[in-house]
Amino acid sequence: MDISNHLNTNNIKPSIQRIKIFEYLHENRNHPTVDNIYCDLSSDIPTLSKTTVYNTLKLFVENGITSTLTIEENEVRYDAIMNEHAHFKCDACGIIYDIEIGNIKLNDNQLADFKVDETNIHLKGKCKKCLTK
Amino acid sequence: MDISNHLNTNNIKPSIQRIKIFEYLHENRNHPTVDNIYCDLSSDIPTLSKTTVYNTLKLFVENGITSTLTIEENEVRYDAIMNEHAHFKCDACGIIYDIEIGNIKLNDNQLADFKVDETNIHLKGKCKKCLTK
DNA sequence: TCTAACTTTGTAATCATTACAATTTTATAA
DNA sequence: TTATAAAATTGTAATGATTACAAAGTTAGA
Repeated sequence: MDISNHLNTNNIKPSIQRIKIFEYLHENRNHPTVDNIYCDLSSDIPTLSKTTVYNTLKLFVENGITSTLTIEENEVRYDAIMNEHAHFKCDACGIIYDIEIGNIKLNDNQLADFKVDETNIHLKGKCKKCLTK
Repeated sequence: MDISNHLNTNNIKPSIQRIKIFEYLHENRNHPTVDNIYCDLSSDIPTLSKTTVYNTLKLFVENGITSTLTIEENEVRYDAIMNEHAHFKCDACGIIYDIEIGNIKLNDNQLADFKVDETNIHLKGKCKKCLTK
């Protein structure tokens, strides 16, 4: 994937910071927090500022190449996978899994009155690995 | 509804503060924030502390008579309706609607591996009122 | 090369939430 | 009723994520 090009086509000038942050999101599919991103990239870009991480992620979200998810209150996570999918968080191990939901139907007649632009689904429970322990 | 009794049956001793806060949640189905609750009840209970609101809501959630919803990051809202339902937030007017979802099926085969305890669904878009403006 | 626009950075401010200790209230037993 | 212990409430201070902002650095075009 040519990240520089991907940013350009989405009206984002590709700086080193922006490229590295997007690259990180693209490679680390574990829904990192701002702090995860900042800490992990600091060794790579020693001058990196946390403000830049915030600014950059905000820019990515505004331009539609990143989405946010809030499963636990007061911890926002970021995701560069933009096709619609649900998330499952295991209460035991804390891992957040992506769940494909090709055929979800919320065909309640109430919804006829609404224009739905965004659907967020997150589940909680126990994952297989933790259940068999 | 006998709130005092409802609290008792859920192992919560009914103090004045707890009764008023639950009553508020029960009457105001607009998914209030801590601040909403605190401000609106302050005239009623002049000595009320915001810490008490936090403590009380935490207690309610732990004892299963209130649930939380986080649609916008960094604003937690509370809901005393405990049957499973989705939420729809209108981007234009900000109102959060309850959506009944009796027959939701997330029957993706991936989910076979998980034990789902909690399902959170929130939608965003425009409501009918705002669409017709 | 010069200049203007844009980015990044660090610090300070903000705001929701939590910790904690002191005070008040409630429940129980003498 | 009174004394006492446990529980609840309160206010203030601390925490931690996020944002505001101004200064410094970088980029692109004339």
